[in-house]
Amino acid sequence: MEEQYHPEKIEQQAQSWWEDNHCFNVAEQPGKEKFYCLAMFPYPSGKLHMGHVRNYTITDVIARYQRMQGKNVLHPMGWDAFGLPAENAAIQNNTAPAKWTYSNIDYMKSQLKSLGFGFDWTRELATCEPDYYKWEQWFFTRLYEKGLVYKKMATVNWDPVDQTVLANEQVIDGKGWRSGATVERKEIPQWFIKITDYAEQLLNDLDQLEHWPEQVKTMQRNWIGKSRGVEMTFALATAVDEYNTFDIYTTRPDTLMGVTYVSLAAEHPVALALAKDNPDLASFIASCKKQSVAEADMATMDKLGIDTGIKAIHPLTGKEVPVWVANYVLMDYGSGAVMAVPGHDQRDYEFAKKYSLSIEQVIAPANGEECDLNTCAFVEKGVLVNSGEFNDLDFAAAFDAIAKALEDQGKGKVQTNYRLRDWGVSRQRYWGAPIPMFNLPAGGEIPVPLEKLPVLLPEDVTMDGVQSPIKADPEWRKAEHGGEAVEHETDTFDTFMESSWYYARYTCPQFADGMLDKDAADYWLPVDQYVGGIEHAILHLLYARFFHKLMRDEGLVTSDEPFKRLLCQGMVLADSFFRSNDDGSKQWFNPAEVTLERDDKGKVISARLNESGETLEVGGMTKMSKSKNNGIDPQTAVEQYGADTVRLFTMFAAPPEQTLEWNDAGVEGANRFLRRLWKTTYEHLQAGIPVTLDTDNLSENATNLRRKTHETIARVSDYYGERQTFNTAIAAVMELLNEVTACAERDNEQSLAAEREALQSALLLIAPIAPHICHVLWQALGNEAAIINTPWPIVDQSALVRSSITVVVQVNGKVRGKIEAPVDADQDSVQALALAEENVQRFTEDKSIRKVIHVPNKLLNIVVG
RNA sequence: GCCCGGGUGGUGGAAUUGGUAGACACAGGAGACUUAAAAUCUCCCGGCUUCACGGCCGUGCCGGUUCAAGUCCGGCCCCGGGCACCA
Repeated sequence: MEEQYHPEKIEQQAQSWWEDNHCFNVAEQPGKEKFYCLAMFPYPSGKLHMGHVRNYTITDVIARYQRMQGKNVLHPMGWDAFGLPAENAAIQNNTAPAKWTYSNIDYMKSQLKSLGFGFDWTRELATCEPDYYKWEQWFFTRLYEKGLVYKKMATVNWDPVDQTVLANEQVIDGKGWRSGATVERKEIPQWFIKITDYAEQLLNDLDQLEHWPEQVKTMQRNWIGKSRGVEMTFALATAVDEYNTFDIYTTRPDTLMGVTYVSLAAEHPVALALAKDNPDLASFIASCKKQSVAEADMATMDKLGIDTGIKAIHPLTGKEVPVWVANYVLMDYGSGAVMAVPGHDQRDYEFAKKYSLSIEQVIAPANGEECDLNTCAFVEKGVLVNSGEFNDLDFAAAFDAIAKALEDQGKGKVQTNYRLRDWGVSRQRYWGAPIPMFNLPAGGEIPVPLEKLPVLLPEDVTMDGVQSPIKADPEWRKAEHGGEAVEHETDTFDTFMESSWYYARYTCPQFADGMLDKDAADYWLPVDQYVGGIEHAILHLLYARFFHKLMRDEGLVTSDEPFKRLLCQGMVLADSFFRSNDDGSKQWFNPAEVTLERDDKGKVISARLNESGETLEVGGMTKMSKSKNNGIDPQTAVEQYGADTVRLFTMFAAPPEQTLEWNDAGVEGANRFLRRLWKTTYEHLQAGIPVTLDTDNLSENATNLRRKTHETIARVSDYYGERQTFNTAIAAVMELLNEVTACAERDNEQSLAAEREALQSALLLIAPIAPHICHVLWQALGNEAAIINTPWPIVDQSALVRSSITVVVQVNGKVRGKIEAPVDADQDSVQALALAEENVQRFTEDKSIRKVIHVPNKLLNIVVG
C-alpha cells in the first residue's frame, strides 16, 4: 500500500468497485430478512446543502450497518420535484420549470455520487414524471369515488394587483412579495381530502410506533387535538334573513352560565347578512379580510371586534347576550362562532375589558380560595357558583349536567371534536400534478377516467410571473368526455401529495399496471428506518401516515403504518458575520471569506474579512441560509478533504437529533483521524505478518488491547443499532486506535496478532461512516472479501474478563478516593479496602459510620455523622 | 399566542438512564524533530486555593426530594423547530 493517504484516489477506486459490483442494487429475496432504509427525498433546488449531506450520511451509515448484519437492504433515492421554487427560478432565469428542475437533478445526483452514498439508483424517481403522478391522479379519483374527496370554498391569500394566489411564504408583512400590494383573503372553491375521517386512527395508531421519538408523537397528538365538548345552538332574538340560529362548540360547558357575549367570524353568514344594512360592520369585515390567515398571526394580533347590535338567546337561561363579530374567529375552524366567557377564558377576558363587556364569575377555585377577576380570568377547573341549579358541581359533574340539560331541550349534545382540519390539496400554481377532474359546462365535475390518465402537465412553457401557463392557455383546458365538451381542472395538487407515497413507489418504481406492485410492496414495506428533518414532524409525516391508511383501505398495502422507526435529524448551523450599514441594514459575509482572531485561551475575540482586514461583527451560529450568507458548500469540503472526512465530521460533531455546528477546524480534525488510521495500518503492515492469535499466550499489554477491542465492539454495536449515537461510536473507535498506538509491541508476533485484530475491528466498526478508506485498508490487510461484504464483528466474551475493577469511595456523597477491588467483591471487603485509604480515613476518623451504600463494582458511599 | 425541543469547560460534545461531571475531539499553551515552515510526536489544559498531598466551588436561574442530582419534582429566564399554500 501507499504510505500516504490520498482520498481523491481511493474514493474513486472504492466507488467504482461498488458500482461495478452493483452493490446497492437490490431485489426481493423471499426468505432473506429485508431492511428498508429511507431518507426524506430532496427538493432539487440546485445544489446539495449540508442538511442533505447530514441526512443521507445518516441513512447511508444505517444502511451499510444493516447490510453488515446480513440483511437485504433497500436504500433508494429520488426527487421531490414539483414546487414553488422552480416557478420562481423559471421567471428569473427565463427558462421552463421542468428544464431547470431536471438540470438541478443531474447536478445534485453527481454530488450525491461523489459522497459515496450507497443508493439503488435503478429505483430513482422524480415526482414530476408522468409515470409517477399518473398513479397519484388515479388514486385521487378512487378517493373521490369513495366519498373521501369533496369541494368547498376556502380562504387563500389574494394579490389584487397580480391577480394571483400567493403562498404564505410570499406574503411579507401583509404585502405581496412581487407587487407590494396589500394581500386580501379570498374564498375560492377548492378540493379537500377527508383526513378528519381518519383522525381517530391517526391518533390511536401512534401507540403502535414504539420506535418514533416521543416528541414527534406528542406533536402529532396535539395537532390532531381530540377534545370532548358540547355542541349547542344559540337562537337569534331576531331573525337575520333566513338565519334563526347558529351553532357553537365548547370544551368548557361548565362555564356556560358565565357567557356574556358571543362572537362570529367575519365570514359568518349571519355577519355577512347583517353587513348589508350596516356600513360600520361592512367596513369592519372588509378590514378583517386584510388580515393574515396564518395561525401564528391570528394568535398574536390585536383582538378587534364590533357589536352587531343584535342579540342571541342563551340556551339555558333564556337571557339575551350581545352578538359581536371578532377578527380572531375563523370561518375555516369549527362553525365560525364561539361563546365568550370572559371570567374564565383569558382571551375573552381581554376582549371584554377592551370593549367594556360584562365579566361574570361562575367558577370558584376547588380549594375554597377566592379568585380575583380584576386582573385576569380564572381559567382552571373548579366548582360552579352563580350557576343556579348547577352550583357546587365540579367540572365533570357540571359537564354532564349541563350537557344533559341542553340535550333534554334539544339544544345541544356531547360531541368529540378534532382540531385537525381536512386537507386542502388544490393549488392555483403551474408546477404540480394537475388535479384529474373534468369540469362540466353545467357546473359540477367528474373524475378523469383511468384510460385518460395521466392528465399531462405541459413542460415546454413560458412563465409570465403572474398566471399559471395552464390557466392562461384555453387550449389546454379543452377536453371531451362521453362525446361532450368538458374542461380540465387547472389547479394542481399540493406537493405534499407526491411526498405522501413516494416511499411505497420505490418498491416498484417502473410498475406500469398500477400504483403499486403488491408483491414488491408487501416484501419491502413498511419502511424500517426513516430519517429526515424535525421540521417535518407534523405535516409531511401526518399526511404520509394518512396516505398509507388510504392505500391500505384500497388494498395496495397491508400494514397500518408506513414508518417503523423514525429519526429526526437536527439542523446544520454555521458562523455568521456581518457589517452594519449606515441605513441599519446588514451585509452578510460567508465564513469562507473571514478569519477569526483568538485570545490566549482560544476564545474568539474578533473576525476579519480576508480581503481587506476589516473587522466584522459576529452574528453567532445560525442555520445555514441564503439570507445570512453562511452556507458552506459541501462540494468544496469534499474536494479539499474527501468524502470520508466530510461524512466523519458530520457524524462526529453532534448526535443526529441535535443541531450540528459546522467548524472548519473540526473538519481538519476528522481528516487527521483518517490519516492516523491510514498511517497506523501502514506501520502495522511494515512490522511483518502476524501469526494466528493464541489467546492463552498474550502479554499483559496484548490482553488489555484485546479487552479494549471487544469492549469497543460491544459498545459500538449498541451505539449503531440501538442508541443511534454515531458520535459516540466514532469516539469509541478513536479510543481504540489510541490504545493501539499506546500498546504497540511490534517485535512480538502475538502482540502483532492482537494489534491486527484491533485494527480489523476498528475498520469494520468505522466502515459504515468512512467506507472508502476502510474499503482500501481492508484490502491492504490482505482480506479476500471486500469489507462491504464482511459481517459485523462479534464480541468475544472471554476477552472482556477482568480480575479487578476500580471502585469509587465516597464519604457523605463526596468522592474521597478510588480503590482497586476484586470483581464482584462483597460490601464488607470493599469497605475494608476503602477504610484503609488515607484520604478516606481523614474524613471518617472521629466520626461514627451511620450507613454504607454499596453499588457493586462501582461505588461505595460511607455516610458518617 | 399555542404545541414540541434544548441550555454542561475557551468550543463541539460525553456521562451506558439517580452513582467518579468534562470521555472523544477542536482551539490554545509548552516542548521534541526541522536551516525554516507545514506535517508528525510528547506533555498541560473548568475556576479559585495549596510548595505538595489535597481542599472548596462548578452542568441557564431560584427552591425541593435523596446517602447521592447534569439526570427526578415545582417555579422562572433564554435559545431553536412547527403552526395547515416553503419544502
